[in-house]
Amino acid sequence: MLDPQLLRSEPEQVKLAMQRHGADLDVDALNALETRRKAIQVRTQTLQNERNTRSKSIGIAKANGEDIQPLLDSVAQLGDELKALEAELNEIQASIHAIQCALPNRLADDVPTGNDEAQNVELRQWGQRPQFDYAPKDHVDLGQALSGINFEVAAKIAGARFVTLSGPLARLQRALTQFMLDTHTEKHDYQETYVPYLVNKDSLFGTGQLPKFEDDLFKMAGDSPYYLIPTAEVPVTNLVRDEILTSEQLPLKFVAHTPCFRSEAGAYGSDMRGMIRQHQFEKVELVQIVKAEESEQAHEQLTQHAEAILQALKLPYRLMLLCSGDTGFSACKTYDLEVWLPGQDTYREISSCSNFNDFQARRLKARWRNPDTGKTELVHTVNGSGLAVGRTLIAVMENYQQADGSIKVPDALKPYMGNIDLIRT
RNA sequence: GGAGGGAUGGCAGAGCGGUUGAAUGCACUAGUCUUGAAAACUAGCAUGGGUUAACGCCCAUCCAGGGUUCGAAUCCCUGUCCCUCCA
Repeated sequence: MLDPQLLRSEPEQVKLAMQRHGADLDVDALNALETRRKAIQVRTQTLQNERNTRSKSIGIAKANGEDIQPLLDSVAQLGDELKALEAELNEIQASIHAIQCALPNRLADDVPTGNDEAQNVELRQWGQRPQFDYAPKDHVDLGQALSGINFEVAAKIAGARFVTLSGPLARLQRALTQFMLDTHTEKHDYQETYVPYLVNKDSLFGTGQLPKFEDDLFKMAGDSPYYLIPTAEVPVTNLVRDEILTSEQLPLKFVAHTPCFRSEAGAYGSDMRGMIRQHQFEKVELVQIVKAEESEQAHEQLTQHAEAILQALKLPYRLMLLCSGDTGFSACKTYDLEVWLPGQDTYREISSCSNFNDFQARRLKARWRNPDTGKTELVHTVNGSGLAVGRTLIAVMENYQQADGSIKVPDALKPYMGNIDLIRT
């Protein structure tokens, strides 16, 4: 959510910022609502004040044993007008709130303008792409030959966009998860965190998935609406919802491994082959809660923490700065890490690292107290995948494949794989 | 499955219809004292919003949402969460 003060004082400027992020702001409609809000709020509060004052004097009169009937009569008709005004004020504020909630974050100045991923900017490449003297296989062919990946049985059990893993490939996914968690906790100073995989509406509102993106989520049936988390970002960032942190607590750095569940509505037909786009996948997520002036640096640092995993696994990748049209709703700036997939002969996203500045914090009411001023300030939130485990599994399989269909185990993973060198039939 | 108890400021914990945004203690901040520190003493210390050039004034908030009342932390209803006892 944007700063309401800014929305009031500089609506035209906000409108321009919104256009850059693919949204429109009806300034006239907002101003009209604001004018009404102001008038009604002032009137309502005046009446409330009157009621409070008179009620107080009734109390005093009663305590003194005076006749309170004349006083009671004088307040009689106040209630009805007040009730009507309060109802109207609620309605207007709800309308304004709805507009505010639908507006995306303002983009950072250095985010390039563009429509879609084609305009994303490559900042750097890392690593040597493996050379093959045969046409490299993709993870589907490799995995099926090793009897370790099965989409058919997953479709029987659940449906499309699910997978089962078995044997050494299932272990490889676990090894990757452990390796990532160990690296981030031991080398990058993140606190390992376990969180619920089902969350309530408030949490999803806080991080920005609701109300706008409900279609992307799996919702539970029943009276209390639980949703499956689309990313650990939701439960982990919500650890600080409604909290006032101390200066010493910051920065908070959390790492969590969770499954992620996405409906992939609107993705019909794309990436139907393989494990690229699944309803359920594993992810290790990094979240930092920082002071405002530290978020840019934290964003760079967190991205490097994600890169460190790719580098340790010797997986070639490139770093992309997302353009305005491809940057998510809540983010002010996003880096994508794209890993090289020989089987697809292309780079694919394996991590998305975003700075949200105070956008999520305002929704979350996540603040810290500045001891210099005694005042509360909104925190900034930064997060990123470190990494998407399922896609890392794919990348390892395709980059480490051998001509005979076996897969070499990256050195960094050997301790987690019982020190075997090779996955073979 | 059954029967109770509870949710109050950063924390603990009073209040159970009326000058209560809320006693008290702890924590925190400043001052006095001290060579310095500690202790002791004194003072300050919730959040969000409206309005104002500013000082300030006002409104809302005692789990959430409804209701009763001139007036609700306090009474009633619904929900959520926690705890204890029995099975």
